[in-house]
Amino acid sequence: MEDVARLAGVSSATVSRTLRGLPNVSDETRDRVLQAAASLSYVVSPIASRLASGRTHTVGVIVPYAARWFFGQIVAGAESVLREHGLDLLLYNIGDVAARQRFFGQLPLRRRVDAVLVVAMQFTDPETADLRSLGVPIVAVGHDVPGAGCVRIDDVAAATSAIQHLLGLGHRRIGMISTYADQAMFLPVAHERRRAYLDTLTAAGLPVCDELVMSVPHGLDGGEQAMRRLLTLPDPPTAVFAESDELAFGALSALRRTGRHVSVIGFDDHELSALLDLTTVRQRVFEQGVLAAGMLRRAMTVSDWTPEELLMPTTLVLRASTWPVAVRTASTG
Amino acid sequence: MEDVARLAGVSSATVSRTLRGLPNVSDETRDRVLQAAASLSYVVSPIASRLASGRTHTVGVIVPYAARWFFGQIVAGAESVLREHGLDLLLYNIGDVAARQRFFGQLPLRRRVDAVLVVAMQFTDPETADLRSLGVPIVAVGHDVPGAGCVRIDDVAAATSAIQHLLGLGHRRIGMISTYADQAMFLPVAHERRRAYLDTLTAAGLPVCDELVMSVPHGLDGGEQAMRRLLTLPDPPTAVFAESDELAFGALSALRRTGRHVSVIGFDDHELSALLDLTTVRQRVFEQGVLAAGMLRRAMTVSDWTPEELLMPTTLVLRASTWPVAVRTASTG
DNA sequence: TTGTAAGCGTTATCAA
DNA sequence: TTGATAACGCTTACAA
Repeated sequence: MEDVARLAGVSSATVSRTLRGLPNVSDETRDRVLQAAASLSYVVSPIASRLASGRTHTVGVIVPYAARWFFGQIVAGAESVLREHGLDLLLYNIGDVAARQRFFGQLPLRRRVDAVLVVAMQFTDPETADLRSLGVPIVAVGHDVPGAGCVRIDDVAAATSAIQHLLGLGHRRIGMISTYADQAMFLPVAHERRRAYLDTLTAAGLPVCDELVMSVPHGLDGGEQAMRRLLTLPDPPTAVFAESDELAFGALSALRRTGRHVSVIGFDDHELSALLDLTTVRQRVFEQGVLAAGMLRRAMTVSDWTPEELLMPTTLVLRASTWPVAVRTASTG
Repeated sequence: MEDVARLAGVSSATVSRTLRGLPNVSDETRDRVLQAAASLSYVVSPIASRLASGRTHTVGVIVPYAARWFFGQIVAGAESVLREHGLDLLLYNIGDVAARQRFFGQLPLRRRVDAVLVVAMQFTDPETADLRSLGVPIVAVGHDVPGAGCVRIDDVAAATSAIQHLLGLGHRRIGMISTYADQAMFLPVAHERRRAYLDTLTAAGLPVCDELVMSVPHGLDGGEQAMRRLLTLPDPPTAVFAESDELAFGALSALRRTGRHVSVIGFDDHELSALLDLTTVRQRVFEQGVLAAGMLRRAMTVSDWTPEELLMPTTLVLRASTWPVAVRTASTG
């Protein structure tokens, strides 16, 4: 920067002002500086600039399972807008217990980010306090975090619509495939969707049968396992609600391999759901990442930002994996 | 840091030495410092430390399509090992032309990373020169970049084995679904696999028919489109090799919806391929991310590092989407 | 083993 | 509009 200043015949302060586009620089000086910088192919050191200004221009993004479709979409969506505004995105993948403990043990985000994005994770009170102690705005995707902004869908309403779809088709014995609620890594979304399942059945005057609710690890294998177990029941369900499309895929797989027929509805509208003809509840995931990043930007620039709440719509997408209860019952019974 | 030094009754230099685990600190002093730091819940400012030391402790990762399964796996794999060693990962998603131009126009990586990871992208000579000008080690995943380290599979051999599998089943009219070779964003992998397809057919004494090679955008829709077009040919193929499993999924979808029967083999062994019974060539993607990150670490620590080359094995995974040519020909013809 | 002090490359305050 | 100059919070010779 000294060199540029010398070449342009100004002080380094003026170079700094010019390069940051501050208003109080004369046009003539500006040109000279820009030319000098270009001819030396000079770029400011982001690190020095961060140290001096105290702003990191970085957002920390915390996800439980970076390799899963849902989180990939969120991160890609957020990255696109952050990058556009010259902000860095620092990814923390803390799904397994060890990583999570390390994360909260040393809190590597300290003095390192201007804002935090939390994706579909529920924290204990001490963990939340740790996060708060960073002193930067927080935005959550997929669920509420006290004191944080939030971009999400109405999980209860969405899951309810799924169950009501099944009820509308005449199903009375409805199972659910849910993820295992490891207490150290409790995904809030799982809780909400299961609650909607239970409440909606109860509201419809149906009994809640514990044996119809499967708790399995997330993913295809989990879904397959769950459906296989459901099929061994003396009185198996005629329809099943899966917490996510990936679980539903596994369920479909089990059905195909056993030749049985059970209606299945998923949740997300994964890119492969159309291919598998899976009825599901669609949410726009990439877009939630985009919106969350926008909110973060506001939080970082507006001085008196207060947490915003954005509710995204969901849609029931009807495909061939669900049908009226009578149909298959008649043909297979 | 001053505060910690005062509290521990030492100089800030000693605090620095202690906190970085340098050897030349007496045990007693070390304890005092650590205790002081803990009681003040002090952590070093990574930014200041980077400025002073000149090392960024950051790796830039450049991918074309962050939201795709393959790249998600690579990034997750790399993240896991980088994080473990306290290195930051800065993601650059430059798949669309605008993002790519912006990236090479301003080269935001300058003065910002200690190493670069490039995933399955081919660059023009000027672009390669830009990357080199960063003056940091480069590692590529999925293909060679001159002067860079490399973790990849043997695409030609793997694709050849796929074609040979089809030939072994008696297929003589074999199509290929390949991605559109946009010259601004040429994926090297596409080229290699197409070449293997052509060479293997030729070596088997078969004619190469241009109408059997489809170039489509990547993804389900592309695959579906391609297969539909192949099916409209006067003499359609009896088997098809898809450049990736996602393209193959689309092809399977087209077949299912049209009720036609064509053997399909994919490439990658995507997590959903088993579900769809897709015969494919398996490669371990997450692991390649892990290995590449390890190579990067070596490149950053060893002073006289020279580019390494790691070749990962692939496996032909036989499932139900491919069958001897006679079977369906007889039943449908 | 420990302390002193000079950087690292910016930004920001204050005068001019 | 511009220029000195003091932070920013560390690391690292060099000296002790």
